[in-house]
Amino acid sequence: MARMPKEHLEARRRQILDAARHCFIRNGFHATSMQDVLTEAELSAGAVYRYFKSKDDIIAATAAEALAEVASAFEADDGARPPDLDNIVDLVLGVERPPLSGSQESAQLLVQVWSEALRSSSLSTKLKEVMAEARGVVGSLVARHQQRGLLPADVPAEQVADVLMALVDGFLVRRAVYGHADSAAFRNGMRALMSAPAQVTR
Amino acid sequence: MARMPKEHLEARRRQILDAARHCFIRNGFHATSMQDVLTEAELSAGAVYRYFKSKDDIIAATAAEALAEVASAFEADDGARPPDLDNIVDLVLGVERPPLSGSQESAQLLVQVWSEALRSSSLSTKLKEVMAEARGVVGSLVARHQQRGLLPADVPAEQVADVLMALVDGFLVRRAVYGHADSAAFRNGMRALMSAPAQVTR
DNA sequence: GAAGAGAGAACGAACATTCCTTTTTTTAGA
DNA sequence: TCTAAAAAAAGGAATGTTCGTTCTCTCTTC
Repeated sequence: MARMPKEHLEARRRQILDAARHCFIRNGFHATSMQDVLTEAELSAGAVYRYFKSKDDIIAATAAEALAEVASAFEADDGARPPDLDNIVDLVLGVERPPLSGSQESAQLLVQVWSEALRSSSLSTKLKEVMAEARGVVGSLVARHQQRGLLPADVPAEQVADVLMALVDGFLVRRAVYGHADSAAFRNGMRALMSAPAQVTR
Repeated sequence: MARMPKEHLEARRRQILDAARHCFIRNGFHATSMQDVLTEAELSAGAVYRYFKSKDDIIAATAAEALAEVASAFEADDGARPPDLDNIVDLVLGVERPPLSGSQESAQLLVQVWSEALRSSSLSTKLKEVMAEARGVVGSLVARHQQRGLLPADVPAEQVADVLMALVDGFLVRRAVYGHADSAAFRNGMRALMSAPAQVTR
C-alpha cells in the first residue's frame, strides 16, 4: 500500500476548502465554477474530486465551517463572564478573540450561508440548530442580568436574547456590505438605547 | 405600425418580473435557470427576451424593486409620527401597512439581495444609497427623541439609528429563516432592553 | 512493485441567448 | 366597415458555450 500520511490528506482538504472559501466569498456559491476553485487551489479536477464527491459537497463543508465559527463564538461566552450586555457585539464578534473577527470575509460568507439556507433544507436545519443553541447561551446571560435586577424580569429572557442576537446579525450585515462597521460606535448606540451612561465617541 | 397598448407591455413585463421573483425566492438568483423563469411565467424565450436583454437584467430589476420596497417602508415613517422607538420594527416592517409585510418572501428576497450585492458593485451602490437614506430618516426620529429627553443626547443620533436599523435587518434574517418571527415578542424584548415598562407576552 | 494520488483530456448535460417562423394585432386605404 | 398590408409579439428549435463530473493515464510514495 502507498497511503500518504493523513496529515497530508488533511492539508490537501484544507487547501481545497480555503480556495473554495475565497471563491465563494468573492462570487457566491453558485456563480463560482469548479474551474474557479481548481484554479484558486492550484489543483486538477482529478485531485479535487478525490477529496470531495461533488461541488455541493464542497459548499456544504464550507457552510458547515462558517456555522461552526459562529457557534464557537457564542459558546465562548458561556462561562460566568464579565458581561455588559451592550458589549455583546464585541463579545460575540470578538474584538480580541479570533472567531468572527475575520472581519468582513466571515460576515460576507455568513450572508451567503443565510441565502443558501433558503434553498437547502439540510443547511437550514443546521442554521436553526446553531441559532437555537446561541439563543440558549445568550438567554442565560440575560437571565443572570434579570436576577441581578439589571434588566426587567417580567419579559422572558429568550425574547431579550432574540433581540440581542438580531443585533449581532444586523451588525454582521453592515460589516459584510461596508467593510468596516465600527463596533465602538455601535456599542455607543446600544448604550444610548439602553439608557445606560453613555460615552461619547466624537 | 402595430404597436400594442403600452398597458399590455407593462403587464407582460410585470408578469415576467413576478415569475422571476418567485423563482429567485425559491432558488436564488444563480441557481434559477432561464428555463425556470420561462416556465413560471408561461412564456417563451423569444417573448421574455423582448422585454429584458439578459438574465442579469432581470436580476437587476428584481433587486431594484426589492430595494425600492425597503426604501418606501422607511420613507413612510418620515413625518412627525407617533414614534415609540421600540415600535420601529413594527413601523418599518408594517404590521398594518403593505410595504415589507409581504412577510417571509420579501425578507428572503432581501437576504438574497444582500448576498448578490457582495458581487455586484452596482447593486452594492444602490444598497448603500438606500441604507444611507434610511439612516437619515431614522436618525431624525432619534434626534427628536433626544430633544424630548427620551434618549441620552450625548450620543450621535446616527449611531443610535444604525443600531435600530441593524435590529430591523436582524429581524428580517429571522423572518427569512424561520417563517414567522413574532414581532410582538421582539418588541417586548426591545422594551426590556430599553428599560421601558414592559408588557408580558405570556 | 504495488497502489494511492494527481493531472488533464474528454463527455454529456444544461445553460443563456439568438434566430427564424408563425401568430396576432394595429392601422391605412377603399 | 371591411380588408389587406405591415409590423410587432410570441413561439420554439437551434447554437455555441460552459458547466460539473468522469475516465484514463502517469507519477509519486510507501
